[in-house]
Amino acid sequence: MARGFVTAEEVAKKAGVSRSAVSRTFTPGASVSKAVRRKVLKAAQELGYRVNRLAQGLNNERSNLIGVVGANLSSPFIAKQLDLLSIGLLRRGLQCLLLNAADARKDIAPLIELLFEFRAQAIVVLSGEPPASIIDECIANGVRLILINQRLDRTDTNMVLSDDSHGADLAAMRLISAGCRKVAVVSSGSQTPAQLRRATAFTQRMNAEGIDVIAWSGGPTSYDSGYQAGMELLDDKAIDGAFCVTDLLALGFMDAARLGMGRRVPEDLSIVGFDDIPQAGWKSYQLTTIAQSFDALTEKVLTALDSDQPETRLQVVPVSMVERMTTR
Amino acid sequence: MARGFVTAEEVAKKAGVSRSAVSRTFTPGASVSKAVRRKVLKAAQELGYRVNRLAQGLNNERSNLIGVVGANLSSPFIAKQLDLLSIGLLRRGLQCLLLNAADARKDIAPLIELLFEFRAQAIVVLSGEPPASIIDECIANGVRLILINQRLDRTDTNMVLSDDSHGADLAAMRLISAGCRKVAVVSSGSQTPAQLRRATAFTQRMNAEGIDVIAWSGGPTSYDSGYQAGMELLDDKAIDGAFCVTDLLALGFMDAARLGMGRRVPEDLSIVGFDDIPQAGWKSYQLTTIAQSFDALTEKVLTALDSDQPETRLQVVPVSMVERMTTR
DNA sequence: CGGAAAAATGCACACGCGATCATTGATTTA
DNA sequence: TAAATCAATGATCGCGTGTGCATTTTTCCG
Repeated sequence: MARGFVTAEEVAKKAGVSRSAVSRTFTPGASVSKAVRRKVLKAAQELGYRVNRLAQGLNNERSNLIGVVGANLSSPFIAKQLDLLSIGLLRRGLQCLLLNAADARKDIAPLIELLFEFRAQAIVVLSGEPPASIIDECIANGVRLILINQRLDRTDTNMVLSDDSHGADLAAMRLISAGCRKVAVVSSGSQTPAQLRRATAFTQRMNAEGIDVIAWSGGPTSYDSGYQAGMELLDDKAIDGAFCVTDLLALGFMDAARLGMGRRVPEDLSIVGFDDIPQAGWKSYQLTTIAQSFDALTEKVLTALDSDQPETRLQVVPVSMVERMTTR
Repeated sequence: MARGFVTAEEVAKKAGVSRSAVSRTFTPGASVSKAVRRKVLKAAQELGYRVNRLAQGLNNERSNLIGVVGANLSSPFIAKQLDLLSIGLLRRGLQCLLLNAADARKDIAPLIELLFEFRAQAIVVLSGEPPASIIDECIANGVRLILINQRLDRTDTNMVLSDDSHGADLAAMRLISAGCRKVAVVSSGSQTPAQLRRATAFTQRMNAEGIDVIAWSGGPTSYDSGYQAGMELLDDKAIDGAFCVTDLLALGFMDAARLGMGRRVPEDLSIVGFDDIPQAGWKSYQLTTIAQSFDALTEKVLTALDSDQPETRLQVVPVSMVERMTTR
């Protein structure tokens, strides 16, 4: 048993045929006789032969590799997205090359360069905005680029995003119908475009209704940041409603309200989140929130990967309100 | 601007040198004059040249690809592991080929076959037990295999696992010191080896102390399963302590106890979990639990990848008790 | 049975790169 | 100055595979 992998050459020798026959045996639609095919398969089986997909992709110009770039992989929202995406890719016979952008929070350019070197067919960006130069390079090299929850002012990139402004609108309406008079909007310090859209849309709507909005932002997008926001906002100000642009923030905020500051939810304070992560439905929270459809998002991403000539560059996935127990 | 990627040949032509010079420019330690290097880099820059790492790995016999196989990627525990692992791999210049085993829950063999085809240097299995035949094939082909939280009776595989039995011991001791007389052990229906070890070690210890243990198991490893366990166990039986082999189960169980069945925690009922996922520390839960060190686990995995001749095949990472508010 | 069409098969090339080898030119040493 | 050492360079080969092309074998039909 030689070190390393078995090559088609060795299989051919063992089966007593040419190397071409081996190649054809493993190429669907190629012309091989039953007899040869059987011999080849037998030899391959015994030797433990496996096609080298690197060499295959070399002249195919199809690596079957899809680059996935994202940070915060352990946050429920991103994790769920990655979970669904990786399943979908596998089903389509595509491989998922995962790059964690944790180290390069703001500058994901070098990561995408790396994906170029691996000749990724397409690149999906879960978070972090790629510089314009990178986008240009993707187009020049024929690499499809798909951005999730990122709205750029370009027509040459695929973007799949939830309807943030409508979601924020729904949240605003709900807080108004709950009778809130003094509300806060909470976002993280890392102002991602999605968070910004939600916050501004919410504020605009509230202002249009003649209600002032106190904005708070700080820290990473985490439970702790939400908790901190709650402790600070509820300390002196008489807030009776809050829209947290992320469920993770909302849950922290809620705990600060109930356990830290002794407020009753929803009697004293109504809270609305965004995302509908699994934890939002847990019995201790029962958070009213704006649900993104993870399945729909993933579906759009996958179809954008599939279609050779995507008609629609910008795909907006509708959101819906999930009414639970944190709004009066 | 031609379709597809730029090759070293084109760069050489543009720079007016041989292709060898281009190759050498991008090969550390090769012998190139400053002048040529400058010319090549300039041409490469203008053309947007990038080394093709597929072709590179073809004669290198080093693909730099590490296969990662796992299911339940959106569960907090696995997600955290994947997060740390992908960061560590990237830092070492290794690529992470992610395969979601959700579809092939029990049979991950075809996934590993796929990784063979991509000539993965090593394979990390986050969950799911690979068949013995696959392990043999890994060894035959020189592919390192690393199993996390999986103890197999083989000396030719790398295994990194938390000290489950000691953790279960700690849990048992704590429940005893809390004065529990009638305890339950809760695990999921998908009896993973790690869960089994925890449950049996716990039961043994309790029995040794003369305390009976009611075992419950069912459903996937999720919050909902824990909730269901709580509702069923607390309905008629007078349980005053519970060890849930996973934090996710523990949190569901806790909500069932407090909100579903009106028990006070820890006054009426003490609960201990396992893993120390982020949610366990949230203010609404404050779960006492056995902490696995994610960092230590990942560190061991990465060193197992690095070392060319790993001395230790079986690495056990110590666990520790995190005392919060759910034990009297 | 004979000829034509179809299927099967082997050869050789291409994919993009690293590495080896021989050659050339520059630099140092005796 | 001549000889010797060394850095730099280009041509060539090999990595493992798919595929076009020419050739051989089989099948089909009259």
